[in-house]
Amino acid sequence: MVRLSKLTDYASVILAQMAKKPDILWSAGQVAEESAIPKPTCIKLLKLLVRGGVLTSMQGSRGGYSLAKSPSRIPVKAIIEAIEGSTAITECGTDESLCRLTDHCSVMSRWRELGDQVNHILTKTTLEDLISPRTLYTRPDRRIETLEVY
Amino acid sequence: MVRLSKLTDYASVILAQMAKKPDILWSAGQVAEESAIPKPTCIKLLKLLVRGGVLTSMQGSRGGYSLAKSPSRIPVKAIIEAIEGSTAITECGTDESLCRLTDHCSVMSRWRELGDQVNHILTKTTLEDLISPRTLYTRPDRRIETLEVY
DNA sequence: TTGATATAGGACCTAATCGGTCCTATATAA
DNA sequence: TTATATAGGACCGATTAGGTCCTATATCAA
Repeated sequence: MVRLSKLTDYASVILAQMAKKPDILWSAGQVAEESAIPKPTCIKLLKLLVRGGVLTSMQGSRGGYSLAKSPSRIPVKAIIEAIEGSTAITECGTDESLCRLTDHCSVMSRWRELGDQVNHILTKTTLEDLISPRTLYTRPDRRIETLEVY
Repeated sequence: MVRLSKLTDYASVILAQMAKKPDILWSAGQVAEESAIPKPTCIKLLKLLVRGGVLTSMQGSRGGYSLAKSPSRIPVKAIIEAIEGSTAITECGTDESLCRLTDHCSVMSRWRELGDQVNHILTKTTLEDLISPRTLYTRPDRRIETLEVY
């Protein structure tokens, strides 16, 4: 928990690379070469990112990939979910035998609230933040002032 | 990522159960019965929680387990780490070949900052919050007002 | 029209991790 | 001394992650 998979890490490197030249169409080979990530893995990641709406693609000769939106409009959450699937903190409901306990359910709803807080951070932070030379802490606009229900 | 393992989930149920009667020494069998978690798994979790400093134990006849501290002094982070190990967001350093890219390293430090923010939440939230009937959102003292470097 | 060059979408394999069980050693109290 | 409890492993099966490869399809250029 609270650990990025290696593939998500790779994906962020790829996206950071692509954000440098937002106007060109990147071929998978180009991306692989400049990011130093093995080409087959790179191809897989690019496909996942397209399916997740983070990238757009064009098939055929002279085809390639490019960012679907500007970096500031791509939340980190979208990147993680494109690669790893849902970021829900619990897989509640899989083991019904436990849910008979009122205790359990109370705990679960608290965990879910905690997950909401984490998701809040992952939604507020964007690809733009990831590639910025400034730290998240020094950006007043990125600080989370107060967490509310949302 | 950002998903509790089943075992951590179980552990929180166990701890919530034990917090109800903080003054008694719980045997593994007792805990298993009242939490509806299979005894062998329960025993494993109790041992991990002892090793993580969340519980204390007493061996021998009439031995058992009890909370090492009051619930308000047991951060959720301690529970998660006792069961799953470190909550560091990245396993940076395992693949040095990528770290030659300055880009990569910039991205990694941003991820780490993001991980810090998540850890901040996990440290602020305690077992007491998990077992409280009130939601995290309605507790002003639990709100995160501003995230700073720490 | 054809061929070269791309992505699309799978199947597939291996290695690591997770969830779960069991066994032996040790400590304590009656 | 014996019953009862935890300590600390080893161990295994199932799931997931990481990584590779193959075939189909779309596009452009000659």
